[in-house]
Amino acid sequence: MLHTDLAHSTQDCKACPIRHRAVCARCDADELAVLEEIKYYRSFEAGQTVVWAGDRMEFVGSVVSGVATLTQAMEDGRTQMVGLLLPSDFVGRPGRDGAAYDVVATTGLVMCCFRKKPFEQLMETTPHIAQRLLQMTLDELDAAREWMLVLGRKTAREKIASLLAIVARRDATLNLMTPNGKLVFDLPLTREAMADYLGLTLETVSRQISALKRDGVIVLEGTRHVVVPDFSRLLEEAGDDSDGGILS
Amino acid sequence: MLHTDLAHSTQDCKACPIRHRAVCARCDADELAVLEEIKYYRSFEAGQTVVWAGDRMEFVGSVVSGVATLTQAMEDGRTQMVGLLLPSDFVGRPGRDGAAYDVVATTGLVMCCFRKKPFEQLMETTPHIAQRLLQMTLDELDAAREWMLVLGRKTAREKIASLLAIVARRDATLNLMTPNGKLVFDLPLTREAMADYLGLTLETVSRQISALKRDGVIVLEGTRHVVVPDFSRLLEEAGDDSDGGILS
DNA sequence: AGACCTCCTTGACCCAGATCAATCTGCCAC
DNA sequence: GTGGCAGATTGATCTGGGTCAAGGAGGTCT
Repeated sequence: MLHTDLAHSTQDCKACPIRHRAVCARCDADELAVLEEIKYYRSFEAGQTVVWAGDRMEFVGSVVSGVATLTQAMEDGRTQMVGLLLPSDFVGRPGRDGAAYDVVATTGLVMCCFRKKPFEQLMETTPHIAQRLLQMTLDELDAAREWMLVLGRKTAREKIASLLAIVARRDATLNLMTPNGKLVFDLPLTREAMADYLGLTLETVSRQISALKRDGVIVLEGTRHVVVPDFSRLLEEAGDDSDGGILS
Repeated sequence: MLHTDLAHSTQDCKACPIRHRAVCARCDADELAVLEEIKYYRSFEAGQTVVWAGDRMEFVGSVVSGVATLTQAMEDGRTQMVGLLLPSDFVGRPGRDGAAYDVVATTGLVMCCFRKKPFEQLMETTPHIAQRLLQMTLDELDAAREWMLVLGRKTAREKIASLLAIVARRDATLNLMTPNGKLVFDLPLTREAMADYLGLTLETVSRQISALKRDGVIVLEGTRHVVVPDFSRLLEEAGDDSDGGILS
């Protein structure tokens, strides 16, 4: 349910070194040539803002490596993260001019971008691209709604476990492992960023991580490196009834 | 930002009596003929379930009148509403087999449906339909993310005001009024349903509504009929920095 | 080395909203 | 009428997570 599995496909994409088939799995040679022509890469440092909410966005694209966040803020400073962009995730709003939310790199970040205008033209003449984008957007919508349950109804401990489970699963998928048994990964977010994602304060995040550590659900090395000895235990802690279709 | 304004267009749609142009504003005569052929109506009573999460969904369509909700539940009973479907809102996941969430009518409900298979076929041969659906899905995604801020960061009072503002605005738009100054509408949800939408308990909902009434933000007649003497005041209470592009 | 960051942890206390419980208000059926 | 019931309100109390505050751990400067 969470995130698009298709987008994590290991199938190589000729128009883009990132191993996903978000755009071009069904493209013919001509279409690929266009994509290749309008493609470019951008790198960002940790903390750098990719685009500000409301700014004109000149591209659509995917995360090749690193992590970015989608964030919105109230004018009194309260902040809510509304999306977490991991490698292979798509960024952009075909047919829309402005960015809806701030996009910020939380680690070093490389993006594979397509210039927006010609991409949209390609989309208009290439039905399967619009269809693929629709599927991807439906996946994002599912993820957003899944997260609404986390925000609205889960306890702090369950929220933390849910976030860890998402990152762990995505990380495992990226490295072509099935996420059962032991998992090891690095948290790409500060405690404060996690708090903004989960609708908590950073102190509560810290306390609940300590609690999960104390209870043996996770092992921490340093502050970011996480070992999950038993993934299904983590899912239980997250209150997930489903396994997201990965375990079974 | 919230909800698709295009979908509330007053332009009549020949394939469907509901005044939206979700599907067919750019359709030619042949396409309209197909749509007309695969179209049918369904009515539901308050409380009736339209589809269960996971069930095969045989149609896509729009709400003609009445209100429905999208709901997901944890197995311990905690429930989160992830979408509120008002007249002209679109339901369905083109290209997906199952429903992702329970769809429940909270009032009497009439839906305009298109049989899913032929609709998808039409979509595959008609680029502008896929593009239109993409735009609608992007709107839903924006609404979901907006709601994440409500769930994650707003106080109970702000949450209630946010919900009232959404319903008031949609209701006004439906009746072709601009939502400034005085607004009158009926709440289509029980206190419990509101609580499930807002991540609160029904008692808190009731208390906060009483508080907004006491403070003159709203006037209640009975338990469902709401008068908003000053819409901008309501938006302030909701903590909205923006007016959703409606006031200005 | 020390000074100075940013990020994280932990403790003490507090409060918004949950929980538990009683009552009220229609409204329908008989 | 009266009983029953679903929805709503209101009160009393409790508690999970927020707030405020004090260090700690690591890093990068000079």
